[in-house]
Amino acid sequence: MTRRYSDILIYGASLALLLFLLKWFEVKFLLYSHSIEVMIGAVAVVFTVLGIWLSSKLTKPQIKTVVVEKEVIVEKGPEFIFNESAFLESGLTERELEVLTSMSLGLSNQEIADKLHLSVPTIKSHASNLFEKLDVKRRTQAVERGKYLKIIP
Amino acid sequence: MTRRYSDILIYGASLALLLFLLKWFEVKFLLYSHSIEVMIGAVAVVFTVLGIWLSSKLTKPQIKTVVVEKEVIVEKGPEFIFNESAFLESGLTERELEVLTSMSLGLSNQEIADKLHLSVPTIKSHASNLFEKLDVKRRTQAVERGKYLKIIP
DNA sequence: TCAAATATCATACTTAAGTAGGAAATTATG
DNA sequence: CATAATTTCCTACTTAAGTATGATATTTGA
Repeated sequence: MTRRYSDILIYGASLALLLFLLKWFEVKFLLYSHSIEVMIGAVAVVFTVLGIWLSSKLTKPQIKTVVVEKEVIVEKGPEFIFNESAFLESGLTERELEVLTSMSLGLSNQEIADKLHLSVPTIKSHASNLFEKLDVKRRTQAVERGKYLKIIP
Repeated sequence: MTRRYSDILIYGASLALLLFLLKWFEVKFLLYSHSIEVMIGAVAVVFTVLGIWLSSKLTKPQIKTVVVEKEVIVEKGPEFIFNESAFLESGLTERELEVLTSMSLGLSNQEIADKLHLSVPTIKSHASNLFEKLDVKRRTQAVERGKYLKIIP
């Protein structure tokens, strides 16, 4: 904004200077040759250029590209969504899933038995069955598989 | 682009017309008053306005506000970011972390030993040490702990 | 209702996991 | 360079995990 005012001042000063020069030319040169047309033509050209220059200076700040970058960050939380179809496909029973879930918590067979009010052999039985259904050999693998299938958190 | 050329043509025509008019004024009016300064001033003003008009016409297509709405959807997936400080705090060694990582894959001690080209007793030794450091009793618990601490994927 | 699936528990066994204690080699680190 | 930490491996042992087989009760679906 301040530049615009300064430009106008420069333009005004240039105009004044040019008028002064023209006055001098008028007396010293033009009067002898009487070529007023040439004089007027020169003035026209000079002031056209000046006008273009002023205009460009005044309008330049308007020639700007406004780039609005809207960044929307969608946070895909690691929330657990039970995969019903994977559970059905696995062929696991509800009890087996309970045992598997307890296994994923790091519980021992004894602790799982206590938790579910069952005996250790029962847990072992469920464990063996679910291992075969998940096609794994160890409980750690079963937990990995269960998490991969999204049937346990 | 075509508009610019037509504008220049209009400007040229206007310039010719004005010069013609000026010539007429020069003979009919100016010679009597002898006010060449006024004449030149008028020409200056007219051509300045013309210059500004031309410039504005030429630059108008550039006065365009381009609003680019960039919608960046950053999917914050469940990607694993190793927690350096948690690893340091745990006091685990590099080897122990390797063993823990292999455990999380569901590998047995024998398989880990084969993978790392070590003996089973060595793996057991590392296992016992890392269990104590992580304050757990079983490998399944260790894996849980490791994932919680974000030192394994 | 009756067979099939599920769930429970048991015994006996094998294998893997984990503990304890020690020893030797390697690698950092002051 | 010497000490501490790490890594490696061992033997011997205990405990937990997992397998196999079978029995009994319950539930479920045709």
